Amino acid sequence: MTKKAERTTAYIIETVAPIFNRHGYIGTSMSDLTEATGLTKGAIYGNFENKEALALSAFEYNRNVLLGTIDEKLAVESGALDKLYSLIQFYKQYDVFTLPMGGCPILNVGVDAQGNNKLLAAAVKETIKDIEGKIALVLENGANTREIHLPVPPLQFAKQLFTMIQGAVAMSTMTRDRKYLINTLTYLEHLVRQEIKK
Amino acid sequence: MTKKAERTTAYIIETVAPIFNRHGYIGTSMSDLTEATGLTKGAIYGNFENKEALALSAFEYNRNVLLGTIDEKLAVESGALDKLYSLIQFYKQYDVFTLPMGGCPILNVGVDAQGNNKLLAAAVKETIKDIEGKIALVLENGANTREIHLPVPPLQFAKQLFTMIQGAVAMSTMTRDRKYLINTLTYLEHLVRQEIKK
DNA sequence: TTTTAAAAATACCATACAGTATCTGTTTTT
DNA sequence: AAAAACAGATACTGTATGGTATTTTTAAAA
Repeated sequence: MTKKAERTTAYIIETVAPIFNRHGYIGTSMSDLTEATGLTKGAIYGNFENKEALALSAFEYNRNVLLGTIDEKLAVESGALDKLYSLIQFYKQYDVFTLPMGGCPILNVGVDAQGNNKLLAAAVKETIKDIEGKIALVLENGANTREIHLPVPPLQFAKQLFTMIQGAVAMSTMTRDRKYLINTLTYLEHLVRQEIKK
Repeated sequence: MTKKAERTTAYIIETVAPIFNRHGYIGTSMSDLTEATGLTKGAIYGNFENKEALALSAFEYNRNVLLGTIDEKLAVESGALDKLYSLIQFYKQYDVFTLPMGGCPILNVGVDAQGNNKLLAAAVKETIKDIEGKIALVLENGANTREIHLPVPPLQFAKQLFTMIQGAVAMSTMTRDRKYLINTLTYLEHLVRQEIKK
């Protein structure tokens, strides 16, 4: 059985992650966290060095959930095009996916941390690179097997695609209107088909 | 000549706007503002009811600068296509345009306020509607004069376009890499030409 | 079951926070 | 130039902040 402290650490991270994601680093107070966890500051500070370390762990937790799911979507059998469609399909419902984590961790932390926390900002930057890399890999494999044809290098295409996806995420977040997700990703479906097909 | 108080009010807003935009509503403290303005709290609270009212005025100031510039770009002579190109050209340099105001006010305030301030969040939502409306109007006029041909209703096309633009803004903000702006808007240029041309 | 080690609660620290009542200095108006 | 009105500075309020030293409780090892 796992040690008590390990379970507490995990419990704190899981409980705290959506709060940090919703209200930002400065917008989240330690008393918000003691209230949500039912633990005292002593318990939290026994498991994390300080607020910043906790916020970083919280972001990493959300990021891992996201990256894991993206891996899943890109791991579907069959070719590169189907993998992309699978990803696009996932992002059409991205709002319901991110609801329990308090919104898109990339957008929320990426924008919030920009002006307030270098560490978190760097972690987001890294995560973006990761996702772009995952998409680029699919594209590269598809190009190598001659399944698809790319008008630009794989990484550049991946960046363009992810930029548009993230635009839909941003707009639907700010307006609280999921139509931005649905319309944009439906359009991306047809765009990908058109741009990429041999 | 304008009254002293009016000039002070304007001075406070101008000075404070980029700070709120950079650090967010909660991330900005009143002492940040007294320090930046060289004024005391007495002076600031004499001109604004409270922190929230000041933050709202600050956002409205940035928003007006942005909307004014967009109007300018869309007011160029000649047809709808040229107006769109003018707007796209503007967004290619959006990072230097927004530098003095501390980043994109729509993205920054839109994301920050989502979890922290209903008033600001609503103001951003309204601003997005405004911009989409301005773009849609250009498209509609271009369609009426048969200069361009739209595959979808004007407002929908405007929303799609602005979503992609805002995606580039978000990505370049989070990664601090202006290539996202340049590449995406260059791509949008060719996309608009292709999708819209008769 | 007792001992020991670790986890969590308590009570506290100094500082920073938004906001305000009051006083002083400066503009306007007469 | 004097009076009235107003803008701004000062000094303060109570509360909330992140963080910590110490005690109490709980879980693991003997």
